[in-house]
Amino acid sequence: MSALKDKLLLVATDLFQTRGINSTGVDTIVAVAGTTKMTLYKYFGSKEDLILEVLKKGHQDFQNWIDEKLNASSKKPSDKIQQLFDYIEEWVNSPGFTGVGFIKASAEFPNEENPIHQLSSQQSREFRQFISKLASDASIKDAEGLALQLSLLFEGAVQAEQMKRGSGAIKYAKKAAKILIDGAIKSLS
Amino acid sequence: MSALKDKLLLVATDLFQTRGINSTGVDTIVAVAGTTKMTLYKYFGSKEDLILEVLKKGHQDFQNWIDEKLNASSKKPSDKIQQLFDYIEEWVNSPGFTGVGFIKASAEFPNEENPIHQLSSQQSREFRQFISKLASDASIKDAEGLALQLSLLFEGAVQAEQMKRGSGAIKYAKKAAKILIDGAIKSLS
DNA sequence: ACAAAACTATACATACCTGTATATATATAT
DNA sequence: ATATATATATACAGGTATGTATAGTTTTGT
Repeated sequence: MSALKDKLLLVATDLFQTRGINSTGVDTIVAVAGTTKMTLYKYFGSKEDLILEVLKKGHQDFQNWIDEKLNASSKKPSDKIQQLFDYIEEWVNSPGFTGVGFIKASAEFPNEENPIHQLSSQQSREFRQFISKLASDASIKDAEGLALQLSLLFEGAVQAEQMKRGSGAIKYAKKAAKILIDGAIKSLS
Repeated sequence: MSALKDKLLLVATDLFQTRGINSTGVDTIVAVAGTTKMTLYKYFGSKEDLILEVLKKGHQDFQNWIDEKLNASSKKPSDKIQQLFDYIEEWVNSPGFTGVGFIKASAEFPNEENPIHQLSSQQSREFRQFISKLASDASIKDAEGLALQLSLLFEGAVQAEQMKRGSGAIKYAKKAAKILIDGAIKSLS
């Protein structure tokens, strides 16, 4: 990966989150990245391509990070889902946290035929399935239902935390998640 | 209220939700509303004013609706908070449902100094305080904490339901809310 | 050293946006 | 009926957006 392409992705990720995707022009992106439009359009065929790559990279980075954390700490499936929100909290409070791309992108591109909307929607679904698998491995009965509930808490909390850092949203989302997970585990006996 | 102003607010509300705020030009709005820009700018000084009025009206309409529902049905405070998500479900599934303005607006206008962001943020806070009062009236100890959790579920579910109607998000949010409320009521004894 | 690739600088075509100016038509009220 | 308010039609100014064309400069590999 070229250093400039990397820089453009980084800058775009940040600007999209802090100023909005539609409100951020390519001129601003290249200016902040310290390069020119010619270079941007060499690496990314269009602004839409750039947005799609930003989303893909953000999602992959998060999934890799959380996978590693979960695999490193515990082996017991029932522990993993319990620890999920601990790691999410750690991730949200980490200095490099810029938000969750697909949440904002799906709001800015509501048209279902738009490729950006489709990718956002897919990433949201993938994350839900990831939680569902954790729940399923932990022998929870209605794994998909719990996954949906936890993803609502996750998306809501991240959005709240984006809107106002230190709002306490993550802390309370974590508490709520624990209650819901405990209830789901209990009900399987 | 003039019939045309009303129509413009209605059309703008719909278009903002289905196509996004930034992606909807005033030309489109007046074309769908069957009028001209001159009329729009007579009633609303600017597009920003129009957006602010759309947000205000949407919030008021929802608050009035939910207030009426809660006051009509039950008098017992502990029942009210239990029924909140029943009414939210009814509201989301009603034919006139277009989504929640402040959720999308805060995503499209992330800059904290922007008046649209400020109003969205305020409305989100007001709704949380509304839930907090319900919880407080029901003698729940950590009313604000529960309100935050329920608002996360609410915002997450509405967004999911907007993205894909009939996703079941509201149904599972309702279940989760019940568990959290029951837990909060129980813990006060 | 020299050729190829990568990058910069700048200007511009095209399209769209908000907001306004100007002139005309249509109701409404007294 | 006639003045007044209301709405329409249309053109346009000024700004900004994406994307490209053209030419020049710097870096890199051999």
